[in-house]
Amino acid sequence: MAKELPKRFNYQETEDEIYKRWEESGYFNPEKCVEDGIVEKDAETFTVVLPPPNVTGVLHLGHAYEDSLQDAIIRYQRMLGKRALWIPGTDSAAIATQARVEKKIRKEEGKNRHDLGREELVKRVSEYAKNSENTILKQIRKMGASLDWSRYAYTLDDKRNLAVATAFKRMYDAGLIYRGNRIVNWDPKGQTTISDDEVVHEERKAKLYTFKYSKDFPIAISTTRPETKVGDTAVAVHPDDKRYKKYIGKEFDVVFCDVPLHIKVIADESVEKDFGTGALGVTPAHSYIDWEIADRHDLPRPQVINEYAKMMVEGRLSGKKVLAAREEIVGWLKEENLLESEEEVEQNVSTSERTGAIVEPLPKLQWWVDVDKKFKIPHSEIPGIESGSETSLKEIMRRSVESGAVKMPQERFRKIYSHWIDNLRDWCISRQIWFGHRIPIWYRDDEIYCDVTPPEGDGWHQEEDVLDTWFSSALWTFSTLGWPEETEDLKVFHPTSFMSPAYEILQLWISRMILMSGFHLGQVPFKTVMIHGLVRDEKGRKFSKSLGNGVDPLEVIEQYGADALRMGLLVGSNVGNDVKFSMSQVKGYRNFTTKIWNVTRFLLMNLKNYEPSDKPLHKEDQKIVDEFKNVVKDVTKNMNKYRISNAAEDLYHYAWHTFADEILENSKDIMQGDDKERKESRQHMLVEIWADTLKMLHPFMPFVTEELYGYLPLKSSNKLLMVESWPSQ
RNA sequence: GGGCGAUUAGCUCAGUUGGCUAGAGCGUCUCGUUUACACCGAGAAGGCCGUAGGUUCAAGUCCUACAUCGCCCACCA
Repeated sequence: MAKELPKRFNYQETEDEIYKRWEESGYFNPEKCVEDGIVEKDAETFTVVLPPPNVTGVLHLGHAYEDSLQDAIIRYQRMLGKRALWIPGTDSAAIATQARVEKKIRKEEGKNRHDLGREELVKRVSEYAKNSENTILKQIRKMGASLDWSRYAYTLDDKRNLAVATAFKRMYDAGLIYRGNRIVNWDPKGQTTISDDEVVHEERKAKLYTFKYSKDFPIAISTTRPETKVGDTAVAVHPDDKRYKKYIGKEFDVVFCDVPLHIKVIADESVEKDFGTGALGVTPAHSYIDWEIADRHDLPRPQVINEYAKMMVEGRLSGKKVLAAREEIVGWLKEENLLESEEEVEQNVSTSERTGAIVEPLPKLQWWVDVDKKFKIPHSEIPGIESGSETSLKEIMRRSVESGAVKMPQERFRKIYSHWIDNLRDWCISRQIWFGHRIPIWYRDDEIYCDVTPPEGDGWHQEEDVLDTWFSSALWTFSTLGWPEETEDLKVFHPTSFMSPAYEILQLWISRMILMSGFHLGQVPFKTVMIHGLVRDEKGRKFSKSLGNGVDPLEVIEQYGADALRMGLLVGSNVGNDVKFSMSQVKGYRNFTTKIWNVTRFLLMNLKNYEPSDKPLHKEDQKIVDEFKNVVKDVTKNMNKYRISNAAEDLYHYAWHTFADEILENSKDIMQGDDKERKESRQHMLVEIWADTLKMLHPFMPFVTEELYGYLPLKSSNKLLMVESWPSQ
């Protein structure tokens, strides 16, 4: 018996209530689905982990897009009858979160982190994180995301802490984590090391100065950073360079701007004869390349710039900031008549992604992950890497993708990935902040101890540094499933099925998940990676505060409903390309929401005396069903290939312009006619097709379809649409 | 410096292994208040598929150059 539908879908009032219904059903958890007989006990699994948003974050369109995309896929897979699991979680985002709280404390209390001390600061940051955690979680629910909240994980909760410490220890024991004094990217503003991937290059104009250290030094060198030259210990030339051959091996004592230097002339293949004077002043402590040259020639490596980007030398440069020192030196060079030329050049300056500060290369004692070191892998499911064979982390990263164990259907991202692997260097994992996973290393005199728990006995002190936030993120596919315990979840749901990150974090995150999963489990972390693009505004610009073009997804939901927002984000561009977001599109899909609402309303009005039956259809109706099966086929095919946009568009077109505009219109006569049998067949056909259409629309527009589905007079069940079966082809 | 992508209707984009008389949504225009829907319906206009070559029976689709825009990687000091 058909119920009367309200005139319009009131999404503001209904969406939250529908979400609650889903959540209370327990069907976001595949185990509950099995328990209730909705899914077979040994059905195939389909697992996705949510890229964890920062706890302190607020939902933005990027999240909204990611949530829509993954939810569409997970809902589809659930309807296919798989044990579909989507795991929610949040990330502590060490540097970002601490920086935010420090700023707040500075502003409100005028204190810095040292005034508070480690314990107090960590407490305050944790509290702050805890408070804002709920905001983002509520907002994710607003999108309709069908996440299994019973498995919620946070990078700093107990289980994840254990996972991180265990991962560190096992890699340390395997010799893949080491402590080493090397050049790092130092952020003088954030007072911490940052990884290569957190450095952004900015093109700026700079001056290239060419000069000699002193009057009696025979060779001129060029540099854009004269202030580092007080740290020079050598001048390198190409071994074949005729101009300088006679000086190779000679050593000179000079006084450069009050600083005595001992310079050795060396020959090194890495020097370009044609650049500048063909001679390179070697500053081992403040240049990555020079550090490597120093390795080859066993040069001393005096540090002349400190953590605050100030000079560490005596004399007129003493205590000066880098830029001031540069001016001072240039002035001195001019006075002494040593400056041969000054040239404007375009130069890439390394800056910190987080703080914007100019990165200072400094030698520091840091913790590293060795990506090249060979180790014996006890168990491996990665094609091309045998259990018990010798391999390296880099090899794991390469083989996982090249073998197709991790599928990256988008060729261009595969290229970017392998190119990146080729150039990969050791990964610096220590950070000089306080909020995060503290490195599980303890020191006592000359002893070093590594374990998940502190050592027995007195006199030990723990390493001060915390781990790069990506270290814990890299464990995410299996730490969320209970690793290092050998849980049932881990056996059943890992490797995960699908991951859809933004292309921005391909290197930062995807490759490192592959690394960690490969090392600790001998598995790939996921079987398919679909990289997605960025959400941009109508003009193709990034959303940013300074442009004032921000769009708050929650306001869009308030105005047009979550279903319309999801469609607006998913339709119109293929996964992998940037999404241009436009309100008029969202508005269009809100109209579509109303359309399918009214289609259902009209149907119900014409089903007054309808009873579901098994009678064969009139042949004209059967023909319409057959045509519909083609749509099912197309949509299913597109879904399977992750062509979400095409699938949604096909459905949009069918529902509106075929079903509503043609089929329904043409049914009016039959409905009002006297041929009872004809009418029954028509009603039957309409209900069946419309039910299936709602099913297929459900992954895209879960709220309105769920609501409408409950009104349809169907023969079989009245369970939630969310767990109905995908239409058969 | 190296690599990658984009370029199709006014706008945003589809076009899957070459078969296209090139599509959709939005926008525009004309007509229509038929009891599902004006958050609607019927219809229309609008494209040398960036440029130039090439391969092919056939090219928006493959190849080669070029142009414009965009992205990524890279410490030529």
